[in-house]
Amino acid sequence: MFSNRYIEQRVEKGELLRESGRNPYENRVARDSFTADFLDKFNYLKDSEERRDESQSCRLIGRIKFLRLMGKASFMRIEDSKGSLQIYLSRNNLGDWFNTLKKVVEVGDIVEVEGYPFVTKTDELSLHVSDFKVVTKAVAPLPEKFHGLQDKELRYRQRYLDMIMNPDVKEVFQKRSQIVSAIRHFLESREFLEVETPMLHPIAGGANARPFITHHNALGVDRFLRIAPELYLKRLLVGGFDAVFEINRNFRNEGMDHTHNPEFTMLEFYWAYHRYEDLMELTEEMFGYLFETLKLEQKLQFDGKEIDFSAPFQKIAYLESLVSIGGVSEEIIHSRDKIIEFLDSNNIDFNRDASLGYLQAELFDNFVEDKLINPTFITEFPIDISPLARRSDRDHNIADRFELFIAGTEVSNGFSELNDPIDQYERFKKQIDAKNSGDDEAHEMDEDYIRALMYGMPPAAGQGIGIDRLVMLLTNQISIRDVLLFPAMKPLNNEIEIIGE
RNA sequence: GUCCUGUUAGCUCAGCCGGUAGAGCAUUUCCCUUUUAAGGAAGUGGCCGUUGGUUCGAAUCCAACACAGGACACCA
Repeated sequence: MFSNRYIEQRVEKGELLRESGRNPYENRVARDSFTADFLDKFNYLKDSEERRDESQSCRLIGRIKFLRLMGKASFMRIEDSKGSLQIYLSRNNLGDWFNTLKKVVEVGDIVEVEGYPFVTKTDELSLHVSDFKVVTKAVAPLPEKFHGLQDKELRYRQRYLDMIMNPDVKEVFQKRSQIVSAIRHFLESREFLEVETPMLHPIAGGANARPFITHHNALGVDRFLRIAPELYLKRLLVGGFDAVFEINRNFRNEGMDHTHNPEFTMLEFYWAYHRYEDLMELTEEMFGYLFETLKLEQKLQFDGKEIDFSAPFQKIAYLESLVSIGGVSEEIIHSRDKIIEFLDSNNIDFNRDASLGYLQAELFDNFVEDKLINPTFITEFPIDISPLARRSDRDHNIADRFELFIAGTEVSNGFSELNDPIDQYERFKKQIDAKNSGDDEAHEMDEDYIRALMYGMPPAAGQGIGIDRLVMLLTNQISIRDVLLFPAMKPLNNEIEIIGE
């Protein structure tokens, strides 16, 4: 672990520090300024005659990013959470300690410095150091100072190093935090109650997906990591909460790519005595609030496309979108045989035994979805691809459901909830038939959920929003890994060996 | 799951017409009191992703595997 020669050298320098009576892992620190504030506060010195103010004294802490040692003087650049600052050290001020620190201080170390502001010959506002202390000795060398850390794999596996070398990445995660916070405030202001429901489920329900399986030793039973919180949140409506939401992780045991991570963050919210139309309105308001809070332009660039987030968002019925956006002929979309013929003529793979609704979904996925760039609500979903949604009163073959598409991907899914326990029971049974005929993502029967519905769930609407994808959209990141601090990675060789032992 | 590209020093990258392993930064020693990727002088540093094959000889050619990035397929 410490056998690399660069690391050995640096460990030795830490020892030298210790021998000189200084702790390389100092615990007592005092900071009264941040770099950015220092630069703001003393910027006027650039225009002053003196170009310095020795009556001032500031104490800062930062990590050394650049180091220029000369015979009797030295420049360093230290970086803290708010920015970076050049500091100047000379032997005049520091005496013997200057000679020692030249030997033991390196790029990467965290140091505490005290001094006064001055402007250098090349017009850079800097700190003239009178006191210098190593706070934390870094024994691993940092990557090269000019090119930095480029290797995407290392950046994801060692995100801490990525953050040190590429401070810009921190902005995405700060924005992510602001987005989640704004959503929370928005929902709370509408009297939604934030709740936390189980992650370990006896039955993995609420979505169609393969779950992770784990084992509970004390109970001697297997548990599933949740694929969705939906069924628990709706039990809370039965119990009497009128509006609940949860922002947390879901886990799906499926492939990974630039839009999928095995654990991802979902917002789900459920609203009693409201319909899916109300959700669409609420969604527009939520986006409006988000853009206002984050001070975003209404038109955002994403993946080279311009997206206009101005409300109201466009609304198009599912079947209508197949024709008007997908360009599929009206005569085709209502007939299983004609859709099959059409899909075949376009060389698309699909399940030939699928129902009409599933075949229409094939048309949608292949011809419509990626054309939906500006925020668009697709409504009136086929009932057979909506096992948890309420049937429309107008047409029993469609669901009171919508999905919101932005930039060619689904960002949100919402619907009026099915609260007829007998209808729900029958739909679970259909899913079980699908499961038995090979669909390993089909829904399981959840009898306790049916029991809850039997006590009466108020009419309600519920919605989910994928937070990672939303953050991608709002920060113009094309890969989900760039909005996850620690994206899932395959194990390296030596990790496999450790697990195998 | 499929296809394409990549993997060489701590980092960023050359080398790929097979013939002793290269550069810049970093690091080590020395010089240097206003530098801006500081400068000058001299060094150290490599299982060329792993395993096998072809060859007198492989970083280089071939195969398999591992990991990564990208594209496609499925999902959110």
